[in-house]
This record gives sequence, structure tokens and C-alpha cells, in this order.
Amino acid sequence: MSRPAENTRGSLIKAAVHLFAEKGFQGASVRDIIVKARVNQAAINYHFKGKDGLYLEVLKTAFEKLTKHAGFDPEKLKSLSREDALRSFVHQQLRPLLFRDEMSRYIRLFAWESAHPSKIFLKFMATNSVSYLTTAVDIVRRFLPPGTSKRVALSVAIWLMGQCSIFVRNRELFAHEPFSITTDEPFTDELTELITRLAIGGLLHASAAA
Amino acid sequence: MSRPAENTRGSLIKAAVHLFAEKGFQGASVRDIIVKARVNQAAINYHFKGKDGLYLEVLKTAFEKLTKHAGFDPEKLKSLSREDALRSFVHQQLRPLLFRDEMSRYIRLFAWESAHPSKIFLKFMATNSVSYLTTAVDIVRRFLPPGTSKRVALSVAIWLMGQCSIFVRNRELFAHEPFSITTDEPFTDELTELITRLAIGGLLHASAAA
DNA sequence: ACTCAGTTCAAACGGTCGTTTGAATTGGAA
DNA sequence: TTCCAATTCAAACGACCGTTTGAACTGAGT
Repeated sequence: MSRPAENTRGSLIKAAVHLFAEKGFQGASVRDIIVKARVNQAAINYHFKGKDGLYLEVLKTAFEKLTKHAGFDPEKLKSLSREDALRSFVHQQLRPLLFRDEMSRYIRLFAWESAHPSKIFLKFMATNSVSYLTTAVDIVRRFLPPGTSKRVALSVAIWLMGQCSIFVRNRELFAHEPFSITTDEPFTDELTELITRLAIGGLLHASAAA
Repeated sequence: MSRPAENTRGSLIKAAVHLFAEKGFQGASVRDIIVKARVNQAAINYHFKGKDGLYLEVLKTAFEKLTKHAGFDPEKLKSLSREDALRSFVHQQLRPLLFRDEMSRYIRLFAWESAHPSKIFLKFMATNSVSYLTTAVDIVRRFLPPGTSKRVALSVAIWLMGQCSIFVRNRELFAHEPFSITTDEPFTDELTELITRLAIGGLLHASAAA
């Protein structure tokens, strides 16, 4: 009774994480998901009340894992210098370029939402935005002068979060013409350093001018 | 014969520019377009051989107008200091926040493609990428040391082009909770300065470190 | 007036989408 | 064994998608 139900639930979420991370919410169809999960078509509606419900469940999972992970844990980030905290943040965001592990898929999931937020994501964020957005805000605030207005800090935080997502979303695109970029470890490290320096320099410069 | 045909062609392109800019290629359906253009369903296939053909035509129009416009004209940009050239570029990209004119729609069109390029856009770029991508490459190269590798310059150019698109694409999103940002002229000017400084500082910092 | 290519039109086609239906199956409780 | 709620299943539904069809209309050229 309860065991097999948990199995289908689990494999559905697992398959959904893979496909939503790969294609985004709109790009992954329920038929794609149920094929990968090897369950029946109606299972999604039975267990999650529809595609939206499944996605919401995936978002919850991703959100929980991400906030507990080192790169996004506010406590660990505070223990680092502001430069290292920023570098850690950037490195985390670029992780999907290098690894195809669980964490990378969660990051890629949020990269899609960063490009064009779905309504489900926005509703989800309306209740959970506090700890997520403020992680980025906290990082940039360490570079900005104390009196910086809330909306400027928010703008900069959004800017920062968008820094890497374009590379993450279009990973396989850059492998072809006219880019021909192989996202191996040397390149990813190079890119991490590059973006980190761009961000640090930008933040300091904006800070000095403001 | 030829006159009324040109009318439907024209109103189709005009409506398509509006809707593709607003919703992106996938988001705008042919039925949306033919309703706005006040033409028959089959007109798109008759005049443009399908939705793809219409989009390609729109891309051509947008591309031509953009490259001839001051903010993206390579010649005019070269006559400016590198800081002013960058500011001009950023200001152009943020234009859709302030105005809802023709040029803004073209920029918004490319903002969608910057987020997640369609196959049509990529094929289009394969033949026209030279003058478009190199505009951005030219700007960033003026901040980077002479010996900078091609792929680093390309990475930075992509990075630069992605700087503003997140604000442009999600314009009306930021008007609501938890952002509540009204994209009026003061804010847009503020944002232009902010991003320009972030980019300048970032480019100089990256330049010094590389 | 007639022709005929160019153009418009209403209607339908085939496909994919997310969701629903109602019957079949499962496996612990009585 | 019987019962029953939880779960699985094949099939279909209705909505939307881009595209196609074939007939009707248009108007300059003869």
C-alpha cells in the first residue's frame, strides 16, 4: 500500500528533477516524465494533483538541498571573506558546467527560473523568498556602502544571480559553432575566476561611485 | 494584387514584432498574431511559409534596425570613449524599461534569445553573427589587455550582453511583490549607471588580474 | 467580357499538451 | 476468505498548437 506508492512518488520526483533541469518547466512534458519514471500517465495527477504540483514538490526539494549545501549556506558564507564568499557563490552557480550530479540539476532548475520565472515559482518564492534572495543580498551588501538603499541592493543581487545562469542554461549550445567552447575543468575554473573578478571589480567600483 | 498583399505582409510583421517581443517565440501563437494583424489564419503560411519564416523575417528587420541605430552602430561607438561606448550600449539594452517604442521591441526580442536561443535564431546568427557579436566584443576588448584570448573575449561579450536582459525580460514582474520596483526614468537612469559601473569596474578588475 | 495568377477565406487536419475517467489490481485488516 | 481503501492502468477527453486544404474572391491584362 504505502510502500509502492512511495516508490512511484520517488521515481516521479527523480525523473522530474532530471527533465525540468534539462528542459525547464514548459519544455518537459508529463509524458517525458512518466516514461523516464516508468509509471502510468495518471500517476502525476494522483500523487501531485497535476504537473504544477509535481513541479512545486521538485522546487521544495531543490530549495531545501540548495540552502543546506555549503555554497549557499548563509552561515558558512559569513565565515568566509567577502571575496571568498562571492567566489564560492559563483563557483556553485557554475557547477552544472562541470558535474552532472544532483546538486547541479537543482542549480540548473533555478537557472531556468532566473531566465523567465514561472508562475508556480513566483508563488513558491512569495513564501520562501526570504532566505533565498537574502543570501545573494547579504553577499553583495558586504561590498556596498552601509547606506545603500534596499532597491539598489536588490538590483545588484538580481544582477549577480543572473551572472552565471546564461552559461549554465546554454551549456551545450556553447559547445558548437561559433563558440566551440568545451566546458571542461580548466575552462570552468577560468570562467569562475573571470566572473568572480568581474563581479568583485564591478561591486567595488559601484561601491566607490555610489 | 500586390498592394493588398503588401498590406497583410506588413501588418503581420508589425503584429509579430509586438507579440514576439512581449512573449517570445514560443509564447506567441500564430492565432494571437493573426488576430492582432486582423488577417486570415492561412496568411502566415502563404506569405512566410510558416511561423518560422515569419520569425526569421522579424529577426531580419530587428537586426537591420538595431545595427543602424546609434547605440549599436560600431562606427559611432568607436568615436566615443570606451566608458561612454559601454554606457551607450547598456543604456540601449535597458531602453525597453522606459519606452514602448519600436526600438524597444527589437531589443526585447533579442533579450528573449539571449535567455534561451531558438534554433531559428541560431541559424540566423550563423550567417549574421559577425557584425552583431563583434559589436559587443569590440566594446569589451577596449577594456581587456591586447593579448586576451579569443574565447575569453567572447565569454566576456556574452556576459556583457546578458547584463541587462534579465531586467528587460521580466519588466512587469519587478513591478510586483517582493520587488515593487517602478521602472520610471529615475530608476532606469539609476540602473543604467549602476550596471555601467559594475561592468566598467568588473572589466578593469578582470583586465588587471589577467 | 473573359482569363488567370495572386490573394483571401472558413474549415478542417494531425499532433501534442495536461487532465480525467472508470475499471482492474494490490495487499493489509476483519 | 472476504472486504475495502489505496493504487495502478489503458484509454479517452478537451484544449491548444502549427499547418493544409480547396473553394471564393480580386483586379490588372487581353
